Formats: sequence, structure tokens, C-alpha cells
Amino acid sequence: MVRTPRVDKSGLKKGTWTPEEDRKLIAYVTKYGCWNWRQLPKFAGLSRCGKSCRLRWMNYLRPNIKRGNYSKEEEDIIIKLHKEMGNRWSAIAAQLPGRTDNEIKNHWHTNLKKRSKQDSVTHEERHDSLIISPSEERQKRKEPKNSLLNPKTTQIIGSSTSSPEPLSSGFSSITKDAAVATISNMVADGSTNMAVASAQPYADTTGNFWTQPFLTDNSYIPCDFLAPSPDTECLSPAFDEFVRLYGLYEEKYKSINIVSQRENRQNRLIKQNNSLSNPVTSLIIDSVPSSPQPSSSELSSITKDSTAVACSTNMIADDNTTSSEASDTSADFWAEPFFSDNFNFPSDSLATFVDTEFSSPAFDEFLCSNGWYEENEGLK
DNA sequence: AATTCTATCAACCGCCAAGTC
DNA sequence: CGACTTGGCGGTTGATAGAAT
Repeated sequence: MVRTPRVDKSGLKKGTWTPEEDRKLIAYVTKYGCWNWRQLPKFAGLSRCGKSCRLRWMNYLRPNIKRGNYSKEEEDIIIKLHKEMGNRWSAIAAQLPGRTDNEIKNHWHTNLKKRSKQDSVTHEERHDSLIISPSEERQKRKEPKNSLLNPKTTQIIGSSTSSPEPLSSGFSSITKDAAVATISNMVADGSTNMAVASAQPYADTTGNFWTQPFLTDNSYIPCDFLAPSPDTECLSPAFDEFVRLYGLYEEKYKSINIVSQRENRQNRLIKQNNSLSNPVTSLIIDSVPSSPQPSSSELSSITKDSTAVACSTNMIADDNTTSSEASDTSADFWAEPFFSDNFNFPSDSLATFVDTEFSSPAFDEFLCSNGWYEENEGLK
């Protein structure tokens, strides 16, 4: 079920991703975030278009992706939401943590569409059987008033409880909510968390940056300088040194509230345990020793504009917090870190980790032993 | 055993909205 | 205001595994 690898006119590779390409993408995004998908492949050493990289990351490599069997509950939610929203897969996916729109779309077409049809046919049949003909109606009027004991009435009452339930009140605003979720689809995963992290050091730490937390300015990246040897430059201590020289990040982000955030994050990860089904990203998250957080004065300058709220909300939501937590805009909300721990912009430890672990036989072995790769066969 | 059919799903494609210049 | 860029979405395709003949 894979496409034949090929190279198009412009020299860009298409088709199935190789393990090597995956490694490069994981290593790059983990370390530097996805500050610009179009530029990313160049720096990550990939002969792919940005779109392809984005798709691969979003649908396959990013953290917290659930793969495999759908639970009955998940399927019911999909069917329910599809009835409500139609083919708005990204909006549906937003209600199912860990599932991608692509996967849900596939699952719908291969499994649920039939089931949904069957259900609706069954429902219609049942509905037909409940339609009372004029003669029946007349007969009914003649019947005693003790109608609750009438099998037909009982059936109606019984059926009303099993008819499709109205969506919960929360879903009444699903369009809006889904839009928010859509905006921050990337934010909800580690990738954009990291993009923010990557952007963070670039920008000044006054109000401007925090009012536009998700707009990265790739002009900070001196493209020509990096372009010649992305493989080595981007993943090497030399590159880190370069980044420092250009002032692309500030040391101070390394040490602020590291411990409390780390503990907080780890506690969540423990709760999350089973849903972290992507061993690669679990490893990544667990391996990163620290996380940045703005100082209190910086926090106070954050404008709670809708974008910031939406994006940070989804980040937190993705951390398996409840929806009430996610929508909380109180002081506690802002005190909560809304960065994923895995974007400590190039910390030495992470750099070392990326350099050694992602390109080593040990990493390959790790992938294989976790069933992520089939040896020499690429990703399952 | 060989061939054909069907189900599956990763990946591609084209379009659109939002942002920027 | 229009051209351009970028990210995101939904529809579709293509290759393969497994079932059926």
C-alpha cells in the first residue's frame, strides 16, 4: 500500500517515505520545529516538497498519534459527527485526540460508511414501522386511555430513547470550535509547539512577540548560509554554535522554571501513558531535559487575542487536559506552560541526542524493537 | 497454484483562505 | 487592490495484502 518512489521534473522525490527520510524529518522538526514547511526540506536535507514533509509529519510522525483499531466509542463519535458536519474531516479529527483527518477519512470510507448506511436503513425501517396509518389512528382512539401499556406506545417511547441523541451542547458551537481546532491543528501537536519554540528565541521578548506567538519570521534564518550542507550543518554542534553567534536564541530560556514544568509535564505523560502510542515521539519527549517559559513579566505582556488563546488552548488540550482546563483563560491558564517540553531550542543535550540517537544503529534498533520499523522495510 | 477481485491506507493533487508585500 | 506565498483541507489515486474464485 505504498506508492512507488519516483523523482519529478524538479528533482523532488515522491512516493513512499524511507526510514532515512523519516529520521531526517523527525530529527529536524524535533530540534528546530517547523518554522516554514516550504523551506524545511532544504534545511533538513530532504528532497521533498514542503507539503509532503508537512503531510508526513502531521499524519504519521508527529507525537501522540494513535494508530490501529478504533474503539466503538470512537466510531460512534465519527458517525455522529459526520451526520452533523458532513465531510469536515479535520473538524471531526479535532474531536478525536490522536486521530488524523486522513485516517478518519480512510476509516470512514472503508468501514463506517457502510455501517452508517445500515444504521440509517435500520432506523428508517423502524421509523416506517412506527408510522401509524389512518385506520390504525382511528383504532387507537377507540382504545382505552391506559395507553402507556399499549405495546405500540411503549415502542414509541422506547424508540425515542434510542434514537440519535442530539449532540451535546458543546457541539452546538462546533463550527467555531472546529475552526479553532483547525487553525491550531499543527499547534495541537508537537510540531508547531516546536515551531513556536523556534520562533521564540528569534523574536524579542517584549510584547510584540507574545502577541503574535505563531508567526515565525524566517528571514532570521540566513538561508544561503545553511543551504549547502543541511545534513551536517543543521544537526551538528557547529550549527548550534552558528545559531548562538547569530543570537538566534537566548540562553536565559534554558533555565526558567525548568523543574516545575518538567514535573508537570511528566505527570501528564504518566497519565497519558497509553495514548502515547508513537514510540519515537515518546522517546523524544522523555529525552528532552528542560523547557522554556516566559518570565512573569513577559507573561503579563501576552495579549490574550483569539489566536493565542486558540493555539495555546489546543496545545494544552493536546496534553490530555480536560476541555474545561483547555478553555480556561484565567490567570492559572496563563501560568500554565503552553509549550511542549520538546522544544527547548537547541539545547546541547537535545543536540547531542538528535545527533547520536537518530542516526545511530541504536536508534534503528529502538525503532525496530518498538515495532515502529520493520527491519530494512521502512515504516510499517 | 494461478488469477482476479476487493479492501486498505499512505500519499498526492488541486483548491481555498489568510496573510504579506 | 491585486499578486504572491503559505498552510490547510477534502477528494482521489495507486500499490499492495489478503480473500475469493
